[in-house]
Amino acid sequence: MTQNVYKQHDHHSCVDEALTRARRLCEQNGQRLTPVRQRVLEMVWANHKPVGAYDLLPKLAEEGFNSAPPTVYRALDFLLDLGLIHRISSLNAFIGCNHPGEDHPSCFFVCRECGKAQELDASLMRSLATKAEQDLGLKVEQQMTELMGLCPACQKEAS
Amino acid sequence: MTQNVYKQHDHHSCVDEALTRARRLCEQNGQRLTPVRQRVLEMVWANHKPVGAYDLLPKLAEEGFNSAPPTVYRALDFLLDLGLIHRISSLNAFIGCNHPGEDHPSCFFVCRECGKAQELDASLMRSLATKAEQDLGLKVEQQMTELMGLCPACQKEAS
DNA sequence: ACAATTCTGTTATATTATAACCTAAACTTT
DNA sequence: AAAGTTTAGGTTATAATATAACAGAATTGT
Ligand SMILES: [Zn+2]
Ligand SMILES: [Zn+2]
Ligand SMILES: [Zn+2]
Ligand SMILES: [Zn+2]
Repeated sequence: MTQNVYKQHDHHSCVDEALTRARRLCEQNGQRLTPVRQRVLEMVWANHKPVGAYDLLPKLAEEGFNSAPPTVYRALDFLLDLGLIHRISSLNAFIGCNHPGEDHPSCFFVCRECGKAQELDASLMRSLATKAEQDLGLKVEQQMTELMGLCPACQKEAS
Repeated sequence: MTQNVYKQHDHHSCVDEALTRARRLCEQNGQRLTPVRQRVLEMVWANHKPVGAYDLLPKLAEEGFNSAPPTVYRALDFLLDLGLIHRISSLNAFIGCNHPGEDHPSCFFVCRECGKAQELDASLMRSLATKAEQDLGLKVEQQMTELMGLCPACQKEAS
């Protein structure tokens, strides 16, 4: 389920499952997965690498969609609101969520060499938030964590 | 030492201590805390609110410094490299570090109402990194966490 | 069919960040 | 001190990311 993107895997089923979850989530929330939204989601899921908004524009253009920034930002905002994707702030980029529907912090490792991003278990993040709330009286509403470094394959290549 | 920015405190000494630490750190590293760098650091420390690069430009101009983006970005990059400030990616903004010199992840809570940011203890972040390294074979080189919500004072005002 | 809502098209612009090249200042070596 | 080397700052232009505003089309509910 929580798979390792740095290992070989049946990526076709990654995308399939992401789409299935997306359709279900839209249905549950009375939202519409319109063509441009679905296509953007598929593009985000292309290869486990966070993708920038402006990378998507020409791809959408190729397929005959309107190609102006608002189009892609609207689709991305829609997917973000529904929790289908996360935003990697340090890269100004977007990546598919592994378990949409379950409310959770954004928590990713990104390999600086190959660019692939792995969503991590967020339970320690929750502990951090709880601790901050208890120690300092804060009310935490959102949180995100981004780790950077080398994935196993890129460590080997570096040596 | 690790103080609470949401409580009343002698902020003048916050700034003083930040400058003292900065001078010492520069000395240790053979770097120069030039006028523009020092002034940018002071401005970042003005009020515990993350500040954008373009907020600094007019302030520098007022004081007769050159006022073009590269000037402020160079100063910010210098301060980042030396660990004197952190970058809050989700805000495209910069904030003073509470314990420069000690290598540590960037870990902040930001109040969405008053805008003040509190640096948090990063030990749980380190645990998260260690766990990712053990479980997935990753090599973590950098990490950052950003929490958003309401500080104690802004919670009261909301009710 | 009608009204209300949601989604998309389009143009323009705002915001954030960097490239490139040149000059000035500060340290190094002689 | 003079010359060479490195580091920092000035300047102009432009790249990259994101949003505002408004009009028109499609969808939904009645
Ligand atoms: Zn996959
Ligand atoms: Zn997720
Ligand atoms: Zn203070
Ligand atoms: Zn710090």
